[in-house]
Amino acid sequence: MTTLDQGNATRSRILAAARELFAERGYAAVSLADIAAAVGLTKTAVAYHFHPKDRLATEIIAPAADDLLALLGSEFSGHREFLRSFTAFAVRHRAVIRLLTEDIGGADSAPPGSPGEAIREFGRELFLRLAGPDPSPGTRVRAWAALGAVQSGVVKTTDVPAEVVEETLTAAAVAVFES
Amino acid sequence: MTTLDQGNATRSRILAAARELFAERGYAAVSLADIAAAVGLTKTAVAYHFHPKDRLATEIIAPAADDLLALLGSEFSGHREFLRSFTAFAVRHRAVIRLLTEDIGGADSAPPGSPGEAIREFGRELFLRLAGPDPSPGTRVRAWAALGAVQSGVVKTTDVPAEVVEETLTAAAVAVFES
DNA sequence: GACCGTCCTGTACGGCCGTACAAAACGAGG
DNA sequence: CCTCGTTTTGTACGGCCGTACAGGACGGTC
Repeated sequence: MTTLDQGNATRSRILAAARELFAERGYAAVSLADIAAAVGLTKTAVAYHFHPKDRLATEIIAPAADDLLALLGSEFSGHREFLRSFTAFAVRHRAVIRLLTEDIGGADSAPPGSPGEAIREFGRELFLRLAGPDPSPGTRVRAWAALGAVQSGVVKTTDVPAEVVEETLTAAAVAVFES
Repeated sequence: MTTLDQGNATRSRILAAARELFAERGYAAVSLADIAAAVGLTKTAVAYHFHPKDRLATEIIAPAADDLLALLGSEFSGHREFLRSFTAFAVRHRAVIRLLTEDIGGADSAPPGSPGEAIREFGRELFLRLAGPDPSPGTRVRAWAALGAVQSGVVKTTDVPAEVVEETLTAAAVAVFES
């Protein structure tokens, strides 16, 4: 194993540990020292690989973010198809869905260029896509409820097989929005 | 206005500002200085009234927590009645529901005696109450989805009249759990 | 064996947090 | 008037955060 491979290996270990910790506690609640302790390094070593800390979130989120952008860029024949795709997306990236939907964008002021800046509006865009323009109050409530149902269902059941979660949540989300 | 009344008045103003800021950004993301700035005081003045910071969360949450404990202590003839009561509770306390359901209990380690310590298990207890003992994977997913739907629907629509939210979300939650 | 880039450590710094404490306003009551 | 408790301020401290920087260990290259 070359030194370069070793570097990539620890990089992966750090990413895996960070992904897990972020999913548990949220982005801001996890320090570099926490991640370092989880992989048996010092926080300086973690900072060496991911500098600044934002880079960790960026790399962890990147695949899911691309997927979400593709989702938002697609056309759907109706809310059922949209919810089906969104649920599939949420299940596919359930390890990081929490970061995408609230954690990072949660704070009020994210520095420009940070991942939070790009992510901030994801939830809002999903809502607009689902609720449509000028939604009625009832539709607004149902849209947020549907999105929340998927997110909560996905985050809290990481030990349930993905197919079960996806199928169940798709039905649930549709049921909410059509209730 | 006596000095004591004045003290209580500023106390209330601090509580109101804190409630608002916590609902927006979450508990950990709001500092005493933020709250102080919102009410035109220094952080030391805020600390004088609420010492330690936990006391702020405790006082803000207390009414909702009592209500929730009553809910958890009640008997219900079925999941519909339970969800109806839970939704009513969530709407009634929608200004602080975010703190109750995730924010404070979200971190992994809360010091013993802190509000987080008491609140930590609220979400889990609600889940157990809804899903029942030994739930199937599908029931687990649906239970979490229903709770998430109510929470999300309540938090994101604070400008919608409470009756509309309550009625809509009750139907939505039931639809999720029966989907 | 000398050189070099990669990987990691140790130390240190500035910033923000919650908190402690002394002192200054300030109105109330003797 | 003068004291007293309440409220607010100013200042300072320790702790944890992310970060910067210098140096050491290690393997690959010539």
